[in-house]
Amino acid sequence: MRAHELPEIRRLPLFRDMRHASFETLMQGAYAQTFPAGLELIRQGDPADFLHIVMEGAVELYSLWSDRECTMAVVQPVGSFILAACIRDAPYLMSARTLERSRLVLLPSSDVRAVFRTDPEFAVSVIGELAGCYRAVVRHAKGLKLRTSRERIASYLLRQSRLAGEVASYILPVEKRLLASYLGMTPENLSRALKTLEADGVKIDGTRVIITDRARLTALARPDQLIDGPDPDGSTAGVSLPPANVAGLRRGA
Amino acid sequence: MRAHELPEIRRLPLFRDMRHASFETLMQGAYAQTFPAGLELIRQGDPADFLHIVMEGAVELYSLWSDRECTMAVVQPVGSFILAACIRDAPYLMSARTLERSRLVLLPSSDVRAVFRTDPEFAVSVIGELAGCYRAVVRHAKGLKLRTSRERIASYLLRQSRLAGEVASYILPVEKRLLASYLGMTPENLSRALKTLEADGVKIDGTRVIITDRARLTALARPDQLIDGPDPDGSTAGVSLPPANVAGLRRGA
DNA sequence: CGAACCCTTGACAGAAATCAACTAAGGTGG
DNA sequence: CCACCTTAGTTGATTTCTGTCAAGGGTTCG
Repeated sequence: MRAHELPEIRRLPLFRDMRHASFETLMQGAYAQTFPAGLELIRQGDPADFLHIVMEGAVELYSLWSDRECTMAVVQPVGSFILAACIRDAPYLMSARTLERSRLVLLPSSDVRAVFRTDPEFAVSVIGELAGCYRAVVRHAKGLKLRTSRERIASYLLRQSRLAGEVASYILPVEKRLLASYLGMTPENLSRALKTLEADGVKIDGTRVIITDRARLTALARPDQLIDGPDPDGSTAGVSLPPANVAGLRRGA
Repeated sequence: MRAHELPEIRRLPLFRDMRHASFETLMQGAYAQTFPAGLELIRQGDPADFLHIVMEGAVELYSLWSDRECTMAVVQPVGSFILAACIRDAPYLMSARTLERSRLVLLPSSDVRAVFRTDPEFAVSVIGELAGCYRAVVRHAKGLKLRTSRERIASYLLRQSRLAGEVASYILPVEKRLLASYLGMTPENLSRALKTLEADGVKIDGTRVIITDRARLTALARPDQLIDGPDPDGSTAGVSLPPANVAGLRRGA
């Protein structure tokens, strides 16, 4: 574990308010490691041995069923994931893999469970974090059930613009195939839909998004606080696609 | 509040382990009320003033967006709902309405928040409950993204059979239109799909489900612990479609 | 330089939403 | 008690959307 990492973890909403002694205890069992890109970190169905924290890089949470696969979320620094499985001491519902070279901190689940039983402040933080995760997945499910593909794409593109500060142009933070899977469609479908969206106020040039008519795009997407967020919480715990990413320049140019 | 209701609430996993004094405090601010069928209990977007507990009847959680609507879950006795919004003191992400005449207990959100800060045992229960809710929604989302309509229907029918004790025949616990919405399709689509499923080992006669070839139906549904549950938790907190329902005889005959 | 891999495009088949009409069952009010 | 009305459910015809299969261009990385 590196010197600067402990304070970073400590600043996470999940760990910010806990007692000093509890934090020490948790970190005693922690270990950090750097993984190459494309590595499977956890496999759905396995017992939840560790709470994972992404310090650098990016991790994809995805699910498998019967030779099909879909992306559920992308976790970026500094965020944790699979807290729920750790707490329930239950099998992971999702798999996780690194999207790029990534540095993770792993906390034994048993330590996490032990600590929130003795540190009420930590328990409260865990409650807040879980409630936030829950609400994020509910939003995702709402989007899937209430919106058409084009509407989901339009909403996503607008949300990314908002997260970058209402910019008119930005770089997609993830590969299109991953985005397609996250939005619940095939890459081919996304590709075609993006093309037809040029008539609705947004142009895509490679990985660059250019909003040409925000009003028109907004009319199509009809963004909704209760689907697109925010819950201006704090932590992002394996929840939605990329937060922050201020300049819109994480990948590509 | 009726005499027998307090012990029933106390038996819920969410309240089972808390201190006596805390329980008393919570129940002091509680009030119970019976509502007619079809009444809107809460509207998405409203501030989360109360934690709701279903004592009798059934409550549908649904979402609205842009003149579309979809069912997210059905809560049956004895279960709670919208815990997450209460805890975050955030707007409800879902609306709720009674499906039949229902008796509810309402706990002021502020009381809930206050109590879990002072009663570590209650905090731990809340953590468990939220983690369970989170996992349930993740399962639901996985089903929507990984399975086709027919597979979702087949899985649902099999799961209901399992919940009723591997029976070969049972009565659908909810209206078909609601089921269609829950499974992410139109009523027409469900109706047609059910017809074609007769070739795959299940026959529907009105509200009665008859599994004629379990092996065949199972081959189609490919049930998966990581989608269809269980998390043999305890509480069901507004999470999936009906639990229990032992004889499969809640509605109809 | 070659091998993957991502992305795109085209052609096609299958699935699902929509619109409309019709039936049946349940509840209401005369 | 019956006529009526409302609503769930079904079925059909049609259109739209989506997934699948296949091929080709471009890029990255070893």
